[in-house]
Amino acid sequence: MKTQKPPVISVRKRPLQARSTQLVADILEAAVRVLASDGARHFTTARVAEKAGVSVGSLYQYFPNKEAILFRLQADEWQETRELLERILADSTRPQFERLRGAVQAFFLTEWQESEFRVALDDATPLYRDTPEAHENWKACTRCVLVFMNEALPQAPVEDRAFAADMVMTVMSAVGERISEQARSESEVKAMAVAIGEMFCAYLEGIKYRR
Amino acid sequence: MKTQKPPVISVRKRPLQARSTQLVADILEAAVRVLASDGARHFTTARVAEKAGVSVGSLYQYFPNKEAILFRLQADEWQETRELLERILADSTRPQFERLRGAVQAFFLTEWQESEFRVALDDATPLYRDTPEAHENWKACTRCVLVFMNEALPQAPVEDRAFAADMVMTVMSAVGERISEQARSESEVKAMAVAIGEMFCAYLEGIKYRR
Amino acid sequence: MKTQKPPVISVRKRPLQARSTQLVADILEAAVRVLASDGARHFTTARVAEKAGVSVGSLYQYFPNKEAILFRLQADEWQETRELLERILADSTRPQFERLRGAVQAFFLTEWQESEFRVALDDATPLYRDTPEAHENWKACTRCVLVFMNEALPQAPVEDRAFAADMVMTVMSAVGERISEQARSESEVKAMAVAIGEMFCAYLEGIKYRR
Amino acid sequence: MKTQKPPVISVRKRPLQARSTQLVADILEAAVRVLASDGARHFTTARVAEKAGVSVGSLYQYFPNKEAILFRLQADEWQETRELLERILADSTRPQFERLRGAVQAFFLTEWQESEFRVALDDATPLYRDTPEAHENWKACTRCVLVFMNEALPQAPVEDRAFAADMVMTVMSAVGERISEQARSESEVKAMAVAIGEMFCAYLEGIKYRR
DNA sequence: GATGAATGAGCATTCATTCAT
DNA sequence: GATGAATGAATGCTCATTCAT
Repeated sequence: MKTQKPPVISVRKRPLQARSTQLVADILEAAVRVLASDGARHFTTARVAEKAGVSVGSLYQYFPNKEAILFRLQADEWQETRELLERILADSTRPQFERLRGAVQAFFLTEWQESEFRVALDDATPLYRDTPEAHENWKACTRCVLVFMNEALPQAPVEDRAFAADMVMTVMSAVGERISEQARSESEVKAMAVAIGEMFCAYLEGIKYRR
Repeated sequence: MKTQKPPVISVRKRPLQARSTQLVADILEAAVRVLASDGARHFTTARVAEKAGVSVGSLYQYFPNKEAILFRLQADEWQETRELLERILADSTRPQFERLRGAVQAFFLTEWQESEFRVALDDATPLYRDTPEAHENWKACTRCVLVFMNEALPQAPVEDRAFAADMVMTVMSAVGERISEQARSESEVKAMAVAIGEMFCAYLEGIKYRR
Repeated sequence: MKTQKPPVISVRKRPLQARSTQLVADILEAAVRVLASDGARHFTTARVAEKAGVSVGSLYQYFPNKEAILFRLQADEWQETRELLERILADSTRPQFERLRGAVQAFFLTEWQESEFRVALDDATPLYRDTPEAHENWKACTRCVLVFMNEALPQAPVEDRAFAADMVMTVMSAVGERISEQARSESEVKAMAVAIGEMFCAYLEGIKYRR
Repeated sequence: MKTQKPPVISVRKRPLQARSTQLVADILEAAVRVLASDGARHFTTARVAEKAGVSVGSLYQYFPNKEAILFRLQADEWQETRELLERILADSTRPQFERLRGAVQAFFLTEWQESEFRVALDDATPLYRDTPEAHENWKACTRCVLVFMNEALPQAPVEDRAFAADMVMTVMSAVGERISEQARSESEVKAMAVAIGEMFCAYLEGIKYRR
């Protein structure tokens, strides 16, 4: 909202793929901009509509309420996160643990790049927390990690793998969020990613042969 | 993402040490109650004043604005966290790594016990983030951990120790926050604490003799 | 003030006589349903159009504005009331006063049966009151009653007959409306009808031979 | 709202007796004016506040919501009606039936005098209908009439007296409301009152000795 | 110092109506 | 003719903060 460091973010070019209408795309785009520039506190439907060059009425034609916009934004984030995790964790051309380290790195980096927006979105969490869809999104990501665990720790008990997936997701997303809140330098973020990647690997190594 | 709810937040008996006046103490006490029971969204000066048995006017005599109350609450939390870390990490009667594991456990447990209040306080973050005092508090905690690192990793390069302290604080507080948001069961929280404690130790072991 | 609720409003099968187009009929039908189920407050052109399976645009092709729909509904009510009164009051096979009593009974009963819809329509009165057509409809009903008075009180002064007709219509419709608002039981409504019928007859008896 | 005839009403000097604060009085006063001049449709808290020379905030300090203002106005009306009925119906210096006739006359007259305001208030009924207090008010008035019935029809069965009281109140208030809706002349209103008074008396005469 | 009444900008949401396609 | 997307004024209500008493 103030201070905070803002390196890459800009207009968040995010694909906005085949959105049914340009209007929805415009609204989401505007929402991102409002969030990043005005902060969660001043994220109002009026501002979004105005920045989108749309009337409030139109906005409400596509989103049942303010929260829905935020949730959609968040859902898109999770979607991207899931894709990122999938892409990296399932890449069988790389050694398993390297993939995990890479995933953490990549995740932290995107968090850091979009920090302004991410922070604002996190600030808005109270507005959409605990929706069933939110749980779904979280679980989808966790499932991704679980698939990786199944491959990486084939001999570990199934509960251990589930726990590891949950723990990795929790730590990664919590720290990622924290990192976008603090105005850190890129190298700091990288170092943090490396450290956390190492910790994950050490942890997995430890349970690899547990039974 | 969720499992159970912690047992009630018990009005947070916190000592409220030698506050300059009883009035301030009452206000903070009331603020905690309002936050825990009504949530960040309904945290209004009027409610706090009423619950404290004070007039709004008086409230504004001691706090320049609403944010100030929240910040003070947050500062108290950091203060307690610092004390907790100090108490545990400096306890020379226990092996070093066990202390670290214990600190994580203890920290997560208090987060979990007070989750209602902590979540609400976190939700209010946008209202007081980035004050210089907040930075101060964070640094004080980190210093604590750094003292521990100096003792535990006497041979490691000074930057490694600093980084380790920062990383531990970041991960611990970020995950602690996340845990209170997710309404997990006590045993889940414990398991998470154990895992993270182990990861920290593994990490420190890894840099212990680095030069 | 209340007792029971009438049994459901049965979608008001009303003939919808030779309406110029089926479309208008559909709209009115839908309007009745919306009014009965959603109440005057939620009676919106959008809902009516949707329930009618028509676009808003089409709706506006046939009705200049929302009030027009309501007025048309109201006009239909008056039309039915007029028919009912005519049918009963002009039925020369029954004794005159019995006809009057019967008319009150029948009128109250239909009010009561359709109370959900009638109440909503009354609630919407502010939206269409005082149109000249409304006056016309009222007068048509009163004329009906006047015809009856002319037959029943042939010797009474013409002004007395006019006044009696006006009074009977006023009391009957006012009390009928009130009854549908109060959600009374069928037997209460019947008793009220009997009493009011008796009062009318007593009154007419009193002016029968006045000059 | 438009048309309608506006004879006496004006600013409704209504006592506004020992209202705890002038502010509440001002708001109610303004509410009456807004209602009479703008109609129920345009009765908004903003307008009332403005006309009262008060901020919306203050208005909401004294009334929890818009409906509460209307309800208060209505309650005052009922209160006055009750007083009027009590005053007249319990006046043992006059013959019983004359009292009843007088009550109807007086009631209709006040309705007629305040018709602009009464109509608007009735239009607002949907906003406060069916509150328990509203029932209370109705019952208080009915009790008044019942007391009269007990005195006037000591030999009639108790249920007959109860029914008579209910019927009289229903008819009187329903017709009174209708009368204020229609823009009638004073003499018409008077004639209507006379006729209805006569009908009531005839009815009571009829059940006086029933058993 | 203490009080709490007063302020009024700010916000989410609805809905009658229009008009380009 | 039919459609339904777009409009934007209007509304009820909240709440941080001030200031006269």
